[in-house]
Amino acid sequence: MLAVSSLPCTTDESRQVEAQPSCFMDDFDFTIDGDLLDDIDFSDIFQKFDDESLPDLEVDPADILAEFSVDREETTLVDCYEETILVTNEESCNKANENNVDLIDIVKDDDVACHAGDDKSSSSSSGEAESKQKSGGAAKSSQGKKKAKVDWTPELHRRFVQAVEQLGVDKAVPSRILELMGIDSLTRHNIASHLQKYRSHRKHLLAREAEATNWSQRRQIYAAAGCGAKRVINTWFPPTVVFPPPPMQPYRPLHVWGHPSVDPPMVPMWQAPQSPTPTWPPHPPIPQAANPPFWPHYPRGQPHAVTQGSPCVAVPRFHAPMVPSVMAHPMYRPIPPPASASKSTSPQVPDSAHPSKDSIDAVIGDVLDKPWLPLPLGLKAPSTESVMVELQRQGISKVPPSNC
DNA sequence: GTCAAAATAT
DNA sequence: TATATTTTGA
Repeated sequence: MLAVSSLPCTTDESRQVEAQPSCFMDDFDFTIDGDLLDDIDFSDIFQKFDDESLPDLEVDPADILAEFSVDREETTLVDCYEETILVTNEESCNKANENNVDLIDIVKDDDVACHAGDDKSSSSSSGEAESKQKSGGAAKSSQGKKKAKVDWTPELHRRFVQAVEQLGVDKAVPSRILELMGIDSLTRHNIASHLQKYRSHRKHLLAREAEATNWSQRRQIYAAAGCGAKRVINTWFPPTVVFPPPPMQPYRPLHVWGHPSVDPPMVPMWQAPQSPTPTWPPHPPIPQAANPPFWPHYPRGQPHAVTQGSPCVAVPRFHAPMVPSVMAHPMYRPIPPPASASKSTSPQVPDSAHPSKDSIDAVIGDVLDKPWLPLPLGLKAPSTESVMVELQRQGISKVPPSNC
């Protein structure tokens, strides 16, 4: 059962129409049993942004390169530590440099970093790493320590993606990727591992894209239905019958493998993503907004108008399963017989009482105005045509309520 | 080559 | 402690 908060009943005439429908809460049955709750597609809750606000999901190599082009030419062995090279010993450091791999971070357990000129030495070079592994030492060094960990820097990952794309995602195999990347210090296992993760993320991403596309299509259906509608903003009060909002968590743009730049600050989901597109890897801890707004239409820090105490209660949104209830609502009255048929006996009903396309569009327009609400129910909204047909079939007219 | 558990890092 | 990333071994 969903909680329903009360709604202030304004006396402002200009808002009377807005508030009136909300005074008929009792006419609606909001009982929601477990089954219905089970039907709720909560994933929709997190897709309350439209496609315009979705981040660009494509990897743009130019962006990636731009991000790492700065000062790269100036990078030398000497400053390899400060830039991206963190190797376990001088030899590795040199090896990396020979391979033009000022991209790879190889960090040993003890986090001993290589500085050019350091006297630190080690028993193995990164180039020998793989052969050592094959020779039974497996992942461990002669001292029994684990193999140096490869830190997949953005540039390294860029090369990886480049190789994968060159081969084709489906045909890319570790050995071939390794060849194309041309980085001796990486092992086939390193590549395989990264490839595994890459594919996993990619799969996840594609699934989310599909969801986003699905949502976008549903929005378009809405838009098509409400096309040409004369928008009557706030014809109805925003509902207070809402699902518990997700944790106050700002929208985090999709993490997309292949994007090297850092994560942008958290942005509210109704804002366009910042440029450049959010990316991976690597990503620093995500700063949590102190008190990010969730409902865009209600300014943060101010009481949510529709949740304040009042004798009136809010009406839910107008969506498909609501149609029967809406039809039963007293605000709808049967359309009287045509004047020609009942001219002499029936009381005249003003034309405005008849269902007009505008009135119905206004309802749908309202849906469009607050797209984040109806779909979490996992319900489908009626098309303008279907509403029209249904209203006309039932001979129902929309009439403003008489009181509040 | 792929997958999943383990180990490790954040 | 939880989650993400990487290593490891089947």
